[in-house]
Amino acid sequence: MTGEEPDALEESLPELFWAVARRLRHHSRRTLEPWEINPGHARALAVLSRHGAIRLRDLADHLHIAPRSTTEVVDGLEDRGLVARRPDPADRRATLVTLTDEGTRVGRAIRAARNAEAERFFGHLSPADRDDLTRILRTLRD
Amino acid sequence: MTGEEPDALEESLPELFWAVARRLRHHSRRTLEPWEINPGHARALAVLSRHGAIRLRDLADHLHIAPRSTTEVVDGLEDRGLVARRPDPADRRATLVTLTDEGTRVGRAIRAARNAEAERFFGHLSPADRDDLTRILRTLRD
DNA sequence: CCTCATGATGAGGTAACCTCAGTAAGTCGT
DNA sequence: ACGACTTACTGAGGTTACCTCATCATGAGG
Repeated sequence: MTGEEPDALEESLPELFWAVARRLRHHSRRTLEPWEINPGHARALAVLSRHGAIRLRDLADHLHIAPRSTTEVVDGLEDRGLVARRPDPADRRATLVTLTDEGTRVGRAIRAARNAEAERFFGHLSPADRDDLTRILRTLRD
Repeated sequence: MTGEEPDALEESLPELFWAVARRLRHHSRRTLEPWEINPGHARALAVLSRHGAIRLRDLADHLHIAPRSTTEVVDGLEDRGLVARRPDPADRRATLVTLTDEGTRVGRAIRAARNAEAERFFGHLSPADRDDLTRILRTLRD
């Protein structure tokens, strides 16, 4: 009827977890809007910011996607002028992907926006809750 | 080189959160394997278990997907004999989707498996941590 | 009863993945 | 120093899970 019920009684931990994930993904998407960049491209940009020049193959491993799919992600970023390909001097089969100046700039801006977003999202928590959450999530991850 | 580094220093809350989400999704997928059912179908089945007969349109609202996409989800479940369509006696435009006996059975089995999975996943936490996590996630959701 | 809104679905599209095959290049054993 | 195997990237083409738009039947209000 209303189409607006909050799906009330979903209180199990997985359901709660996914509800939060949903909200967080929403925020993320909104944060990336100014750059008209999608989450996949943003992830690749983040890896490149951290690692600098990297082989396409290794980028694929970091992104947990197939090398063939990474080719496409890099194509997209190259079209936007955010990364460049150059041959790996150590292995002529391989391609090194590097950030352009523009890519570095955008990567930095996105990182800053993401930090601000995280602050907005998790900022409502008390410092103690944040610590607890961090500790608990770390337990669950390992 | 190794292709097996654990992406070490990603410790911000969003990154931690997504790392856990990733693991949880993996578990979920594995849990559903015995029924050869995908997450989308499982979600629909869960809504049907909770609500009983429901209009396709309302099912779409619960799943947060377009009505047209819901048609396809229902098609899939109908092919597997888990749901049936029948006309809504109150509105001849509408279709009511209901669980078949088999659908009810599978829905129950999946719910049980999901609970066991949640127990395995969150069971490592102390009761206090579980309570904290629940409380914190509830805060973040709202 | 005419107009407008709504429910389901056909037709067709898109994004983000995938596999498989092919080509070029590196590695290793003899 | 060469044949056999492996690896890095990419073209071709497929899949999944969504989407919009148009259509048709039905419902609801002036």
